Amino acid sequence: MRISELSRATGVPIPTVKFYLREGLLHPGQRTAPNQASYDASHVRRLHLVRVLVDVGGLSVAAVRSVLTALARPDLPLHDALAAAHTALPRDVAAVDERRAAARRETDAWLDTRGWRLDAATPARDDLAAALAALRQLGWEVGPEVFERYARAADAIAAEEIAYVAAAPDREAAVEATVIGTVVFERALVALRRLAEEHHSRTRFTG
Amino acid sequence: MRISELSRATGVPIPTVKFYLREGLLHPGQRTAPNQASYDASHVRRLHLVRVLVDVGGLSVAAVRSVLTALARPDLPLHDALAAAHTALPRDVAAVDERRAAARRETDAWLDTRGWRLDAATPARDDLAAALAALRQLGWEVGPEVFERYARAADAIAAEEIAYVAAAPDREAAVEATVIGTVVFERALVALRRLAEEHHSRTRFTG
DNA sequence: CTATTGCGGATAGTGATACTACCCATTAGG
DNA sequence: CCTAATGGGTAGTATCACTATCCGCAATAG
Repeated sequence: MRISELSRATGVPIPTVKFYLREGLLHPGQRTAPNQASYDASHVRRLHLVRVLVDVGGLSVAAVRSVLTALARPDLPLHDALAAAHTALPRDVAAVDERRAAARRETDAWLDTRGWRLDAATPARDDLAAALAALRQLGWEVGPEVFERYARAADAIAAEEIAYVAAAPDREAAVEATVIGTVVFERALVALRRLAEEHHSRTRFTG
Repeated sequence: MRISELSRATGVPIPTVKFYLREGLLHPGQRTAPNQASYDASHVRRLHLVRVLVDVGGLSVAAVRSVLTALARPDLPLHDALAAAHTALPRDVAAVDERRAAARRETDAWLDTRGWRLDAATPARDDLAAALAALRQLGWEVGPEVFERYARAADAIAAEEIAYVAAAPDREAAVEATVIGTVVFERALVALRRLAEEHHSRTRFTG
């Protein structure tokens, strides 16, 4: 398969395929001559994965590279592969000021009470603290307990997700399911929450 | 309050405040002279809101403007204000191809069976269809039912959110709670899901 | 065998976005 | 009065994800 066929098979323009090759998001093809190479199904699959991460997950090229790097380490235990995928995902966290630091201490303490076994440096902790700090900035005098309902829902979802991953036929499938699950189902969850909000809003506020 | 005080009170640099004024994200101050204006608490609050939407919610300046425009319509019924806020939120949906159109038909049909009362044109429908299309692109031969668990969690969360909004003291507080809730709690929910995944992953996969 | 098309590799350019810098005449404050 | 700050405008910057162009060579159609 030459580059034009790869492009046609995936819908990705040739210049973009070249760009991904340069950026290391796509492994080089099998060289057949100094200026010829042939691509196969693995390249098609990889391109699809890259586009899903970029288009659906909203990941930057750098973030995609990090995720792919994590995927490519067959030595990594499953749990660490998931952690690597999470760390590679974007988390545009602003500077840590006093307000944010206080929020972080409180959310950490609250997370402890929930009984979750978490790494002390997990990036999602910052995101949660940022959410609390934002609420306070806007005048909501709340504590981390406002997240209780969300935490219970997240716990139920995550339990099933991990059970699903654990049932994967092999390690590679499990790791890939982890990455795809994190990115794609996150998007789906967000969409479903908005749809559910619309439903309840209509039910409650309209005649 | 002059611009330098406004800047100090919010942590937003003066050039950025000027930029937001130009872009219409911040209403002009009370003019006291041809080249002087005074700002008040409403400007502080608005700046905080803009920064939260941008930093925590990841909204573009254009999206923030849309949201603020929706907020500024006191005539709008509560339900429509929520719809306006949802519509204003970003939803980088790629081009609709045949695969995506099929996914959209299936997710729509599935949503019907759930009993949710939804507008036919709600943008979140596209996001959900995009998630399903992405899964299929990656070889997951699944239907919309994979989202069932997420839909139940979303439904429970949304029911409480709408109840909370309905308890707001006045309409303006309700609309603002809607926007903040959608943006900030979405972020929190995503963070909590990742934390819960980490917990269950550690519990299941490590010694 | 030759002409056209396609290839890979490299360099440079594009368009969108979100600021950031500078300049100016004017005004506030000590 | 003099210095610093102000509002307003124009222009510049940094980043990002491509996209365009060029080159010499390879493949292939006639």
